[in-house]
Amino acid sequence: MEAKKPTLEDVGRAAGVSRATASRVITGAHRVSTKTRNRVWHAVEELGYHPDLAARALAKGRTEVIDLVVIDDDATRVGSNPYYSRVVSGILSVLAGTDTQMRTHVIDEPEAPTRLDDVARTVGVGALLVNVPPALAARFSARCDRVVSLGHSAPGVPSIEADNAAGAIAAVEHLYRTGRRKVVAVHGKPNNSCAIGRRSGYSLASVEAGHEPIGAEGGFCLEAGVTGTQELLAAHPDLDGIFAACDLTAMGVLRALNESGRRVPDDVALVGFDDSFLASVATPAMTSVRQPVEHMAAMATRALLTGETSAHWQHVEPAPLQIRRSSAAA
Amino acid sequence: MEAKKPTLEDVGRAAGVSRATASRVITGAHRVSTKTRNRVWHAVEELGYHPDLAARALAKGRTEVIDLVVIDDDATRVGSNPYYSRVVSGILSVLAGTDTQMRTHVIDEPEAPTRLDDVARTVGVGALLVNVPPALAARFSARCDRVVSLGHSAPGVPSIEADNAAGAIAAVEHLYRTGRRKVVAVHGKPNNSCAIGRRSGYSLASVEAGHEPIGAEGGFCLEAGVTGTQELLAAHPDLDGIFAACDLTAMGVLRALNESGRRVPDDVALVGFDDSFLASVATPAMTSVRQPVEHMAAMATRALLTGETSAHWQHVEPAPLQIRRSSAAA
DNA sequence: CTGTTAGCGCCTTCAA
DNA sequence: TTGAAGGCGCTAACAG
Repeated sequence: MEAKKPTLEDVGRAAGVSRATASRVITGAHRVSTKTRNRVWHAVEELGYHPDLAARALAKGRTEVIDLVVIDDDATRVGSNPYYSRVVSGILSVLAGTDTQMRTHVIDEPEAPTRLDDVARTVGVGALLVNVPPALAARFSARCDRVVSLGHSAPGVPSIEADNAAGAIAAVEHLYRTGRRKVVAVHGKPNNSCAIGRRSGYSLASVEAGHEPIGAEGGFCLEAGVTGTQELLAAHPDLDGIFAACDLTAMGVLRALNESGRRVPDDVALVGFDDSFLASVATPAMTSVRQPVEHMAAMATRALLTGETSAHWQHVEPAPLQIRRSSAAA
Repeated sequence: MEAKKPTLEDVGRAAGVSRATASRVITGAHRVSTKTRNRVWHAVEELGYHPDLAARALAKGRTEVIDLVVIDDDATRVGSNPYYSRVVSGILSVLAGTDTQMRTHVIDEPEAPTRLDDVARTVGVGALLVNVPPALAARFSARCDRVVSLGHSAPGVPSIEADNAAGAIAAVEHLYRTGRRKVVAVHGKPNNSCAIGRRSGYSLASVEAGHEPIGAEGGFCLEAGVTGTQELLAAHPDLDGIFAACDLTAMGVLRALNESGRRVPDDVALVGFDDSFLASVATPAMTSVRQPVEHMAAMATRALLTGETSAHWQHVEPAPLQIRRSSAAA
């Protein structure tokens, strides 16, 4: 049984042409007569030929693969983060049907510089950077064009991100418009670019609505939501709306509110950010600013595939509000 | 600048040996004198040499890569499923430090047979099957040894799974032991092997505790938890404990309980299954049977790397109970 | 439009 | 213990 895998040579022989011609047909070159083209494809079917990716990679000096690179710090802990899965999902949706594959690199924070250099050296079609700080992204970008950063990055590094500020603004406006009178925020880390955008959006919209911005320092994690909310409740017992830096933070807010005896949305309205599946799974279902992660990952992947990335490839995607029960009018 | 990447040839020249010898050193062959070995490693450092994976793959006819294969149906929707990320995390923890990489294939349910064949044909070091039904896994296994299924599979297919029945038993015992008097269950799909194990565990433990098993049909999703709970509440308003087929289901249970005005854990105790991050993020934090996903994925990966898989490679891992607030004594 | 001819970088016999 | 030499399967000039 175990017949050896057919090679281009075999295909060529079966089609009565040379290996080179067969190659041309298969790689979709144009300088081939329709007749031979048909013969070759026929032979391919016949033999069940499939190109050997390794050989091809060696010959053209580039592997048909998209590298997903994630820096895994305590905040973005892959393995407990929906964001990451959404990225994968977005990439693969584009790669489906292509014979490009996806390779994943998760890099521990401490060894990031070294490992990033390793990856940059061996990148295939291109790399998608997730949670890579601007400085490191810039370094990577210097060693390898064909890169896109998911989320804001250093200037000159191609990137795509959600419109964090606009999303936050929409959230706050929504809360005031539906009758809330004192909307506070639990922010992310002060040095996180996404968090910064959301924070400034919150402040802007608050002022715009004639209110003083009130926020607690937090982070993209459950605990931050809990403690931040506790602080805010202590200082502002009359608050009736909370904007959380992300869904995970919002889950913490939810817990703290619950423990303080406040009901959502009756006593306090809540809006998260991300619109991950956490939002729909929470009780009550959570209003959240939708970050189109899959879409952004897909766009980035497409750009990498077509090679259209450049320092100017900078995209900011809209982040529309997804309204659910947690912000229903009181 | 752009100096060409050093090759084995270069290393050999720098070390004053032949390409072949350099290769031997680098691949860790033993028939080399200590002196030359040192010289070669020195040259490697000097030149910053890194083997070309594509070339190596071509030469030895196998790519240094672990293939993660996930069938993406509505239940396991990658992109909204913590389980999947945990698998990735487990695989990569083993691969770190190796120059083996991970490739991901997500396959839509309908085209599964074809695509699985494609993957089987091009597998590198080995494949890890996730959510692949026994029949398809068997087919894959027939085309390619070097495979492990995560979760129960067809006989003869190497596999590793959590002890679903034992986990369920522990959950039920825990509930009765802590004072509950009527523990019901929201099950998974009747044809899902994990769900079957948990279901039988629940029944066994119920009978053992002197109670009649009472369960609602459900599934591994939020909605199933909601409607299942509603049915159960209608038929058994006096229930005071619920065992849910998985954490997601449990989130649905939580919602339904909330909406019915029951408090957790005061009125009803709840135990989920998986101990995914959902459990810790829920309000109240959820008691859950821990499925050691990362650990299982890591074991499978290790087995693939060492090539010790065989039809007899069958593991069942313990699934200990992780106790949190949702099942605190009333 | 098609065939010929070199490699791509590495591993692996086969001799020495 | 080491070197020489032949592929692995494919692509990419270069002729014809």
